[in-house]
Amino acid sequence: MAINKKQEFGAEELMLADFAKALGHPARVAIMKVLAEQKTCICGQIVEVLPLAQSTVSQHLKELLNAGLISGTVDGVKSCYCINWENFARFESIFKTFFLEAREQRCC
Amino acid sequence: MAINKKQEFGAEELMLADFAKALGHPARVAIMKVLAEQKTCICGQIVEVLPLAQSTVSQHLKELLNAGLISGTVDGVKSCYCINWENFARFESIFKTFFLEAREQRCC
DNA sequence: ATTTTATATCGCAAATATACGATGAATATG
DNA sequence: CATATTCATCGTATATTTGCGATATAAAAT
Repeated sequence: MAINKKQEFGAEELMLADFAKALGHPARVAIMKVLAEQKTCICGQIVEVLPLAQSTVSQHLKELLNAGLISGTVDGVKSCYCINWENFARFESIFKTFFLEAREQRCC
Repeated sequence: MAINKKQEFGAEELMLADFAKALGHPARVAIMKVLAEQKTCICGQIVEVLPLAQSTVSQHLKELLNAGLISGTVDGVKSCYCINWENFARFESIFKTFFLEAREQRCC
């Protein structure tokens, strides 16, 4: 884009958009799904269930991390990612208060 | 991307990702907000409240339309956009069944 | 019939995202 | 110590998104 206008929007718009954007790729949705289903924190075996190279999965994990959707710790040779349910719930709450006000109105 | 691997993911992953991606820009979140707050179907006055050119807003509207988040009718010189609450609810439901299964588990 | 108004689309430039292989860093294992 | 394992990061190619001005379209107003 010639000029990036993203900073001219409100903080809530930006937060919601960042959250949504982080989930805006099937690989990242799939990663979240794997993390949600896993009882223990599986580490990098995510790579094995995705049709992507290890470096690509690592990039997607970084994006989810930046967006606050997951948290991770690097324990030496193995790293450990989990869904950050606190942030997840925060985003859900913003989402709801943002949209679920006038839901029944409809004209076309 | 050298090779687009998006089609190697499941249908649910793709649906959720498309929905999230459509909301993954503050301009589109702002448009949805305006539409949600409006009692009657305001038409293109969205342009006036956004810090973007008319053609850019038109493009964002098209993307929301393609994603099924809004519906629109062109009545001659004015067009009319509304949130498609049916699809909105469908996406919310998929979202919930996708993630809210194992929410209490946490290891890092 | 011409002009105005509202919106969509085209074409372009710049920015971002996606994907991979290669490489690096750090621990574990022989 | 040498090697293997696990993961992150870099560099790079390509694809997609973003944004605008210009232009098209189509009804409404003059």
